Amino acid sequence: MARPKIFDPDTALDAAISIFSQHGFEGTSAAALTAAMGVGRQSLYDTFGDKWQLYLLALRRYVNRSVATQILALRAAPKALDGIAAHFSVLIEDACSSIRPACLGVGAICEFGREKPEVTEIAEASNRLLTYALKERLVEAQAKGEIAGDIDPQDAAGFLVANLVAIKLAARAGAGRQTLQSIAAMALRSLR
Amino acid sequence: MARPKIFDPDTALDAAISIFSQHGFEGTSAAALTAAMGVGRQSLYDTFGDKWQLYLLALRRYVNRSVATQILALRAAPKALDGIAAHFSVLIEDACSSIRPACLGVGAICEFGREKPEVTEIAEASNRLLTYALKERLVEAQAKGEIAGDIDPQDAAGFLVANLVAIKLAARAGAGRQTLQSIAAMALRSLR
DNA sequence: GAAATTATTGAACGATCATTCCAGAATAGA
DNA sequence: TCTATTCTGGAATGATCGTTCAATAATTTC
Repeated sequence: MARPKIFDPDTALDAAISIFSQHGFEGTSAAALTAAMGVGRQSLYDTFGDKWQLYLLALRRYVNRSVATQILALRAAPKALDGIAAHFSVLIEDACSSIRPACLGVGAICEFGREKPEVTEIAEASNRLLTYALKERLVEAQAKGEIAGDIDPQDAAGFLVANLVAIKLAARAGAGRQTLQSIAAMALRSLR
Repeated sequence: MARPKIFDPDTALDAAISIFSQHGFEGTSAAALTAAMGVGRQSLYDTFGDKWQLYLLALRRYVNRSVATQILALRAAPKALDGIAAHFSVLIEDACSSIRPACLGVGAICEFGREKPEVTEIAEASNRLLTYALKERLVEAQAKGEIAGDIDPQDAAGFLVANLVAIKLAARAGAGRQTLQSIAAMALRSLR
């Protein structure tokens, strides 16, 4: 009946994620979006709504995928402590392999703080998921004596998430793989 | 001979620091600047040059003061480890006491990454200063047996700076004093 | 009071912003 | 071929952007 959509919305969204993380919401123009996404101006508005809706779509997609990848790595290893270490490794590898390492989640928090309810909600949801998954493995590790007994798993999980964010920001600032790895190593050290 | 300047450039700069940290460079309009700084449009341009120069001035001022305050706290305590702990306390207290906790330094890195040489330079200089000051006290602490002997002071200093940044970002995301303190406590724990 | 400097502000600049309207080209099923 | 849908891009929208010009008011020193 009709001409089918020619571009893949998911691929286009990935491109949107890329520019938004590099230049933020305010720093990304609609023209830059259409250019990077390879989508006509009108198609963009027809498909994704306005710029803010597109931003939220990109943010949700990025955060979901990011959290999913990290939780997968976290749960893959048989030993809990190995899973936590892998969690960091995946993150570091990702930050170093991509040309321009920038996290859209961190960028959103930095740019908007808590002024945009939608952003706050997305950030808190992913933070909750990640923290809980970490806590699970920390409890497990503690039960098996892999980490110190006087640690509060909840606190430790929050600490680890904070260090994940710190690593992302250090990468954005230009730190090399070695620096990032030493941060992760020190963070893990505090669990002993 | 002439009418003297009526507003204090430093006070005005502090106001600029406040809005720039809340909304970033791109998110802050010239109108918002004049309103918050209490300075006429033309006076602003006459005194500070254009928006970008004003941003750099604000960034330098913020970073210098911030680093100075923190190094002061770091060196005040007789015992090195206490100094490091105080370093974190000062930061946390500052982040919690201000209504809108936002760090212009972190914001600059988030917004621009390494695209703007001036920003990169400012960030790296302050990072160097802070890291070195921390390393000094870590070496001292190690010599006196306050921290573990198998720690590399350079790595540990980088780790601590990363956690300072992490705390600032957690505060921006809405974390309370207790959460921030537990992050700091865990970071210090890794030195044992 | 005169001269000099600064503050303030309205007006305007061209540029760019996000967004919409619209018309034509392309591509599918009927 | 006809029709329906989508893609594409030029044109235009009104708004806002950063910035400058220019004129007036204010305040100082001489």
